[in-house]
Amino acid sequence: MATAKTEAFTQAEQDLAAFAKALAHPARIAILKILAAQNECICGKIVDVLPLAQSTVSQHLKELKNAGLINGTVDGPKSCYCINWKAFEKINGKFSFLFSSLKTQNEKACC
Amino acid sequence: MATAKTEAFTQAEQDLAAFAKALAHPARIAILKILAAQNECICGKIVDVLPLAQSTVSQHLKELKNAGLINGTVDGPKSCYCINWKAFEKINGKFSFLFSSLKTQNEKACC
DNA sequence: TTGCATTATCGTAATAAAACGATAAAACAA
DNA sequence: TTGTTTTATCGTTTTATTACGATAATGCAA
Repeated sequence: MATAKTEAFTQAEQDLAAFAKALAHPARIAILKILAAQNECICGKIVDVLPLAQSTVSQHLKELKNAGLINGTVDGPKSCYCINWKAFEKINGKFSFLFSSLKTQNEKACC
Repeated sequence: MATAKTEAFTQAEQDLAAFAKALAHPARIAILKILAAQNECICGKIVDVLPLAQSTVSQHLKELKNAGLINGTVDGPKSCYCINWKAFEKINGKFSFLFSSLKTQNEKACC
């Protein structure tokens, strides 16, 4: 089978993996940077900056939204996106926790 | 086409995406935890803990190794793995930098 | 040498992801 | 009303990922 055996792992492991998956494409990281570089929501203009088709960008935005990393609202014929800071902080905390928990071990490089 | 247009993005974005991809599966996060929880390299025993076939675990280990997150050496009939702390730190730093650079913006939630 | 234990690799199958074009929907302008 | 702009969705194709069993390779034990 090809379906990931997610059910066999802890919820924390699944959450981290899902978050990592949302970041696992340079286009989505670029989108987050673009959104963060603005003080306000961005309505349009995202497609113009990226070297991807409009439908592809829309797809990436949808994935970021599904992962909870960004918010999106409809503003007339346009759509506005901005970073969901609250969710981002929460999930960033989990990440930092993983790193720190890994790091607290003695860093013996034995191979 | 289905190939990711990685060449269209910055090296930093690609690096982060590649790192995120390595973490984008609960099994690989679980493996990192297992490795970090030990003081020494782990020779064997990884397969026993995970609910996956031996070949699948070997595949995940290979991906972590390719991403530079772990080291692996052959020890007789067994293989020994441990976390590559140096690479991990470096890449973790990049991640933290992304987070902090995102966070330095004012966190206006406008949508 | 022969067998055993361990791990990597190969082959294969099923699902997911990435990308695009075409089309639909929605709100505004003329 | 009709057209324009903007974005989402659908359908499709290509590639990547996940998973497993089977097999190969490796070094040790008997």
